[in-house]
Amino acid sequence: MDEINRKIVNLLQQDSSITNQQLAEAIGLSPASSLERVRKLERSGVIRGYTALMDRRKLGKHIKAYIFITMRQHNAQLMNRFNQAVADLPEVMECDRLAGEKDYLMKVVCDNIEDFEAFTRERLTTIPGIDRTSSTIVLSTLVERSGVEY
Amino acid sequence: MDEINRKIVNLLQQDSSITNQQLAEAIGLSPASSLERVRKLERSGVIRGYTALMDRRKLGKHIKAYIFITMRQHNAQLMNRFNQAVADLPEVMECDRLAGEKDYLMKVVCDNIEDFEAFTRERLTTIPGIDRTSSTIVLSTLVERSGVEY
DNA sequence: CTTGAAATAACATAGGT
DNA sequence: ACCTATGTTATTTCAAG
Repeated sequence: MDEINRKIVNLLQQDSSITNQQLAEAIGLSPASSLERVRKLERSGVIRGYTALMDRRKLGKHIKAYIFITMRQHNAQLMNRFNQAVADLPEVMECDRLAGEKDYLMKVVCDNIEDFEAFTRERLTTIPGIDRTSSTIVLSTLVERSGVEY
Repeated sequence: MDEINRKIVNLLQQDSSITNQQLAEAIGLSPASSLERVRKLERSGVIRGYTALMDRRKLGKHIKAYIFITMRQHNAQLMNRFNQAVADLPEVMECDRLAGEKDYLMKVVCDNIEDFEAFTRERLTTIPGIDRTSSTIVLSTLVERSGVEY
């Protein structure tokens, strides 16, 4: 991972639709070498994939919220079941296990507040092992970056 | 936004590196029509852009954390300054204004715990108007989705 | 890593249903 | 809106240095 790969990573995070020729010019290498480096980054798993970023509001997803989750117990079986159940909820964009009092934090996106309420009541809090949840609605987003600076 | 556009949105979120021919086949249209729909989604802002997803650990970013922020006062000037300051912090991946007791929640990524400590002490809590912050380190990630289901 | 060449494939556009 | 057809451009692979 030298300076040229850093540039590749940053440029492809900014805009992965650039042509290999543009990328090659930007990093100061030939198109052949540029492509070889990109392929190597893909094969090594540094680049996990390519995605199109959508405007969630234009897709009708007007509610973004964070939900803290505390488990009743912390045994492996309940945690595994929870893990599985959360992976099957399409509203969950992100779910992290935390170091601290609360066990998990998840970021959720829904069409509207009614759907959000139905989601938490019918599909989230029905997962076995959950003690309590605490939801916070997002009012506005100041920063939303697609990639890390490298 | 018909059923075909839904498919396009979902497919491009899954993998934006597919060729237009593959996309056309998957949605059941000719390559020309497929491309025209994609361009229209781009122009209308439904598709905000294209990005490469990176493995943050392989880029040396080992710490992910959430930080709650409470402001001393809630006047417009302080909020604007905060907004500007946060946008200039590359460690901040996401920052949302919340409805509730805490004012903001930000997701941060750093190389290691020392950098995280330095970040909070030297560059975050020095922003004017912040009353207090509360950090939670992420232990592991259960779900991390790049796009919404549509 | 570079250049250059050749094969393949994608893109953009035009004209027609 | 969609399709087919066409010229242009980009990508990919390979060889040689």
